[in-house]
Amino acid sequence: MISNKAKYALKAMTILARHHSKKMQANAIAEEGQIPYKFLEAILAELKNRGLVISKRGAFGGYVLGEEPEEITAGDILRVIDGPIAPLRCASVSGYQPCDDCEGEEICAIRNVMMDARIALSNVLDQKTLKDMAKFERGRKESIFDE
Amino acid sequence: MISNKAKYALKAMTILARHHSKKMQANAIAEEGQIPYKFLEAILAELKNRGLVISKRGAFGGYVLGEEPEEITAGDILRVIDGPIAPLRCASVSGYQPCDDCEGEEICAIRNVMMDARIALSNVLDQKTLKDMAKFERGRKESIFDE
DNA sequence: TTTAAATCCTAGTAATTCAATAGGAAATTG
DNA sequence: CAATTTCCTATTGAATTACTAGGATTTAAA
Ligand code: FES
Ligand code: FES
Repeated sequence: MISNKAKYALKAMTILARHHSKKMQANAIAEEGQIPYKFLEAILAELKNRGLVISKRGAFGGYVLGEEPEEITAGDILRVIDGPIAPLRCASVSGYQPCDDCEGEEICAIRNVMMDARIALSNVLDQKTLKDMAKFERGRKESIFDE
Repeated sequence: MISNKAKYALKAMTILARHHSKKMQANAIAEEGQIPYKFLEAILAELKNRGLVISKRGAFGGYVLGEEPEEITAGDILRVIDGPIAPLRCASVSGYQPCDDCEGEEICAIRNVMMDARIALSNVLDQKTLKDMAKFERGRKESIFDE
């Protein structure tokens, strides 16, 4: 289970991807994504610190993607907000940490399963780019503005 | 990320699977798996309620697997302890719940990604049985008792 | 029939994480 | 300067996590 925060982050990023060229304000993102404004601000701050978005302050400021939509994956975003995607730290690449209750992790059956799980999971999450996700939701864009 | 509790549950179940025929006491499981005794008791209670283990009370009591090791999967155990394995409830089969902040989930890009993630994940977790896991750790059994 | 050894049951607790909110400082544009 | 918008600090309430305590209940052996 990912956190609400991570879900909002994914949502915000796909919204930014849909509005690709244009800079958007937190305000507008919050409304379009049904995300609590202040919470979104905190999320955008984290994404900014990791370079996934670029911000401009002051009047007529806003946010733009930090990289091309085809270069940012769901995995990138999830790792920034929720940390490692592996089900266990001992099976993680980005957040590896040994299990102190398992001696001999090379031979640990649980770790073995979780390594497979991590691989399967990251094969999906590191393949799906914002471009893919923005495309998926196209055709819905109108219905948002219709009502 | 799965909880420590879930990890302990997986550990306890693989230990039971290794000792297949024989009944084991919580005591012995706790020691072999380096699991806090009282915590393990609570875990075994949950597993028992779902039929994954069978218990016998009183002196010389203990626990046995509730089904054959090839019939119990890592996914079964994880669902009992940590709930649904899908990254989002809206992408879950066992624990489905709609997202109230996304209208039109058929067309939601985030849900789409998480459905793929859930499928990839459950393909691994629902395939790995306790038999597989016990086999993986065989050959290590001796080294535990050697030192 | 007592007693020792187990599981079972109810509760509680300390620490952490989650999901936000509040309030104002700093920057930018017109 | 004034309005707008991001940025920063900090706090809060609720939930979850990771356990622990203590005793009731059951069973089998002495
Ligand atoms: S080494 Fe991490 S679960 Fe065993
Ligand atoms: S429907 Fe669940 S994330 Fe959009």
